[in-house]
Amino acid sequence: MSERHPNLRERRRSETRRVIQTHAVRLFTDRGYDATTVADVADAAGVSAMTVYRHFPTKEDLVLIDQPARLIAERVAGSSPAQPLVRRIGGALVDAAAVLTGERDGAAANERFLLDCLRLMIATPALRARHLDSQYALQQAIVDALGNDTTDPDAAFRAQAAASACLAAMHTALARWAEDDGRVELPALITRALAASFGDDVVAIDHDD
Amino acid sequence: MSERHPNLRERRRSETRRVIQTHAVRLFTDRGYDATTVADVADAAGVSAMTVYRHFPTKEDLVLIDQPARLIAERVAGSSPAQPLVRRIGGALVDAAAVLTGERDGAAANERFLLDCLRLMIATPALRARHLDSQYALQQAIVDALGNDTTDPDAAFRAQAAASACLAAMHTALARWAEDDGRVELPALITRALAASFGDDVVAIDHDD
DNA sequence: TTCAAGATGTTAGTCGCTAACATTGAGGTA
DNA sequence: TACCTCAATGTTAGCGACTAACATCTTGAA
Repeated sequence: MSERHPNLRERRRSETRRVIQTHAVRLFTDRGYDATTVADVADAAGVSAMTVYRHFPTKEDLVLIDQPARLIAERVAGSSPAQPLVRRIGGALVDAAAVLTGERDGAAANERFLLDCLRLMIATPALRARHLDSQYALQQAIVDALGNDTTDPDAAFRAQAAASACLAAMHTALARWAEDDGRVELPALITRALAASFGDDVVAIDHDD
Repeated sequence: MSERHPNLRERRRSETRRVIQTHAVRLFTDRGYDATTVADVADAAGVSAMTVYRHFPTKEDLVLIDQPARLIAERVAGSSPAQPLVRRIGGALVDAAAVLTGERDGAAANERFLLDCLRLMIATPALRARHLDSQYALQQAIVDALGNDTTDPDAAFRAQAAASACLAAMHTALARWAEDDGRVELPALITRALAASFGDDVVAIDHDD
């Protein structure tokens, strides 16, 4: 009951959520993350501190962006098992980045906000740690999507190693993207990071799988 | 003044530190990290909570092990710049692991304690996040040790990407090592993780540089 | 109009962590 | 031996993140 109809009450809820998050990122950027209390954010957003926690489980979640795990996992699962692991995973990461930074509704404003969040995540130890751990969760999703023989522990180990290395390279690209203020195309940066780690041949362009 | 002479007063200090950490890891393992308060640890160690914080800046530091950054950085700096980046870094990681897990004073007991810490770090989100972030600091040390041309931003980017990917692979090896309770040699696991990520040829054995 | 449920506010409390001050005991010195 | 200094520890008070419980108000539907 009350599942469809994304209008009415739920619109307000997502609106207050957006307001809280916007004020939070602004305050964190201006005053610093640690120097800003959740009460400060709540005041700025015109709500109580409790409401902030009802929308975001922790202060860190005010900045962390949801990793598009499903988007990436689908592309990994759809890649040819004949290719090397890092190529399957790397290709999925590049494709997903292209989708996310490409056409969109409020593309420009959305990207600015995303860049602000990224900069905070990279500059603030607590946020950087949480972000790296969320990539760890994404790693599990990728390993599952590879669809390996579950009876072969060595294959699982190799999948974990390849996935973690690919995600680490992508994180380097994300950091560079934020540094450059989004001026360089994210998919190209990811491709370069993958090439620097795994060799140019692994990320050669072929879009027909 | 009072720098040499590692005896007397300083011996007690390092002893209480050891007692606190031992009880902490035991309690965390038995009851769970989140379910154990710092006051619990202090009581078990027979000290006040304040004393715990005087020896360990945060609750997380009771479990986190110091990354041997200098050991690794030295080996990276000493590697031949003619080799590929991942080979230089990967070799340093394998060598450092061999040194650390090899001969030692109280080798057996020390390794057991290290394995307990590793298991906690991998199973507990907060600790895992902090550990991943400390690897991020290690990454910077490795990039510096590579001694790149600082005027070439592209070389720096490639160094970051390669270092992060290598460390991610090593983390996979560490996780597996803890799972296997240290039964498999850590250097061999790291080598396998590197091979799975970067190809077998990159980690071929040649110990004379 | 009325009612059930969801969103918000309020209060009190736990826990990680810090600052300030008091106390103790070890180490060197007269 | 007596004394002095200072490091190590304990104590207290307090901040901020976060939770639980209860009260209130509004919304959406019958």
